[in-house]
Amino acid sequence: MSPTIRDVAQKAGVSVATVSRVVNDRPGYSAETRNKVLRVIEELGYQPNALARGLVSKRSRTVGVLIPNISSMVASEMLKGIEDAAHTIGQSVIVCNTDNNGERTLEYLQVLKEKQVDGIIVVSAPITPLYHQKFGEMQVPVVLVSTRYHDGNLPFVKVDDEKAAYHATAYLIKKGHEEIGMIAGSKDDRIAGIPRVEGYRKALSDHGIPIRDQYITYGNFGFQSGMAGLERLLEAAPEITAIFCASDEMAAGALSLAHRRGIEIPDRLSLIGYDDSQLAEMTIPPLTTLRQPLCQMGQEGLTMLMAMIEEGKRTIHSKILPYTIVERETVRELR
Amino acid sequence: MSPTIRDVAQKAGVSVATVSRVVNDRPGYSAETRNKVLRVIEELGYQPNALARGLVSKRSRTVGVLIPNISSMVASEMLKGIEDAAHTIGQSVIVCNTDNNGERTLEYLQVLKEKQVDGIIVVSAPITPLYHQKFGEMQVPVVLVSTRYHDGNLPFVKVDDEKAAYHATAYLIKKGHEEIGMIAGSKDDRIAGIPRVEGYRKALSDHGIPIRDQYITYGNFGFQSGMAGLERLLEAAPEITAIFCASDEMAAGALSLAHRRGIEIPDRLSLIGYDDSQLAEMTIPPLTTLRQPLCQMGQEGLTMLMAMIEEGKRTIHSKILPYTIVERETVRELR
DNA sequence: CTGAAAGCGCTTACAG
DNA sequence: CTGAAAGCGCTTACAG
Repeated sequence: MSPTIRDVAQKAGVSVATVSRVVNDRPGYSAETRNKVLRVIEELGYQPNALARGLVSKRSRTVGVLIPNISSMVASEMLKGIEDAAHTIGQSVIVCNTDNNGERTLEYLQVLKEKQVDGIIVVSAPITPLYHQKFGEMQVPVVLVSTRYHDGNLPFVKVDDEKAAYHATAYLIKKGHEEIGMIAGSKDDRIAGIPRVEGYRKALSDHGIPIRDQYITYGNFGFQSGMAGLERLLEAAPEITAIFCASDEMAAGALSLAHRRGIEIPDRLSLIGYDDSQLAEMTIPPLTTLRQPLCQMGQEGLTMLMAMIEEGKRTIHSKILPYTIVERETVRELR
Repeated sequence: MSPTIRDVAQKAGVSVATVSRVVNDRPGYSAETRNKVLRVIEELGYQPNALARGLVSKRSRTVGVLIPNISSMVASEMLKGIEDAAHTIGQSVIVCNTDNNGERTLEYLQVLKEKQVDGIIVVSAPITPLYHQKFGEMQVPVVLVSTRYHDGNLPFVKVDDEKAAYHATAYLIKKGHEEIGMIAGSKDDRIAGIPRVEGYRKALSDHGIPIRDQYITYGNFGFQSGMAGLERLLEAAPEITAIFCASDEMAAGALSLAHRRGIEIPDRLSLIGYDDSQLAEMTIPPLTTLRQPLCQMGQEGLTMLMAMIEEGKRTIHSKILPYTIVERETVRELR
């Protein structure tokens, strides 16, 4: 058996209370006592039992993160940011891959509650009223990363998708493009779907460019849907000279289809992506894209969560993070 | 405050022991009692405190996984497999992103010990004797996924890298290639570096093809190193007609460089990758590659770990999983 | 079938 | 500066 606090107390000839004090850096012992205790801890290789600690202190030093797909390139980057920030302040993270499945999410919520997590982060998943209600019942701080809740108040950190999409589209316009298509995300996605389309539309109309429905096609952010998207666009609007893709993966799909069709990028068609995931620099040619600070979003999310935990606040100010455009080689200047 | 077992006992008019029994499905109560208790649990929304449970039962129902980089495409796939298997049997997973940093790894090991994890999985990281020693001290089952320990006995699940590399190389030979280069992984990596080179060499010599040192170049499994690798190979051995890349990412890098140099793939140069990560189907052209069952490796790893935990075994048989070749479009048949 | 009691390994008033 | 004691929320013999 591993040594317990009693073992070190006995061997050091002090009470368990004293050992607890030095372990937790609370005042109440002489330098001499401290050294003696520390020495014994060292000798015995004592490590406090976090379960016991958590049981009495009501702090498990663990947070839960709900994430639709751990192996998604963009989500995993955010998870990394969360884990990194958590580690530096001594919190552990339990990952929950929800697959965007409601039932599964609810199961995880229950587990996290039972495990007494100090807080929960949910990454880029739509929040339903039911989840929101559960959060309330659980009495646990929650922060949203790369998503938000429209029907109530839940702190979030994300970029402003509409503005970002506006910016990406305006960039294309600035490069001289006017026939600009869009391969959008899911049509009913209120987080990363609709707002990006809105931004695209607004950019066009602000620059006096007519909006044509046949210039917009919808995918699901994945590679295949990017291929299919370009295929439809080529059919419906061959005059297009540039496309704004709502994710790098879809842009990569478009790139592949373009290659297959012998369409040269960026010579005959310009493409701008969204995310700046690892993929962006691996495509041929390397993808110009709108960068979200993925890792930082995760870090900030965890920081906000800790603030809520420590200050006992039920809510806190949300954070909008800045995007940038990373210029690589898929956008051509039109003259 | 959330209701405790006492609250439900009181309200149901039974003892806490009885409540505990029905919650844990242990024998020792009438159907009537059971229903009453269940009803109260429902009413109160009682959820057992896992910390308290773990403290007495010595089972936290949590495992720790050490992983060099959560956002790596190959590692995250294995993590997903682990998480998935864990979820189905009611275990939680704490992720620890080690960055392949020794100090950080040791810190995590301590945290996991304190959190009383039931077991630990380490994913694709080299195991040092120091780690091995710590594992022993911790008295916790450990299984290795996509790595192994050469200086002692630690159960692992992986594919046979040497055989896999042999197979990939032999595939190229079967397609008529004889001038075959290799972009290898890290030169001193005893897991995914050296064995794959060995397999490559053996395949050549078994087929009567001379091994030339200038046909082999080393990278670090990453995209950039794949580009650099091809660049060196082109310089040192322009006569090469095919290359075996020790990772898909390096293959993607090679693809990019080839494109930049105007070298057509597979017409002038064939390429085979290793992993079959998500990337493989996104490259241009789609990458022929040696597939590791990444997700399954994670699942099996967790299954093995649970077997060790439940049977109290300190060790268990390792598992070698089968690879396959996924034929896409980067290898040309030479005639 | 059921309950009283001990105990898991800690922290935290309280008292001195 | 230090210790005895209660208590966190459970499970598990033990006794009936």
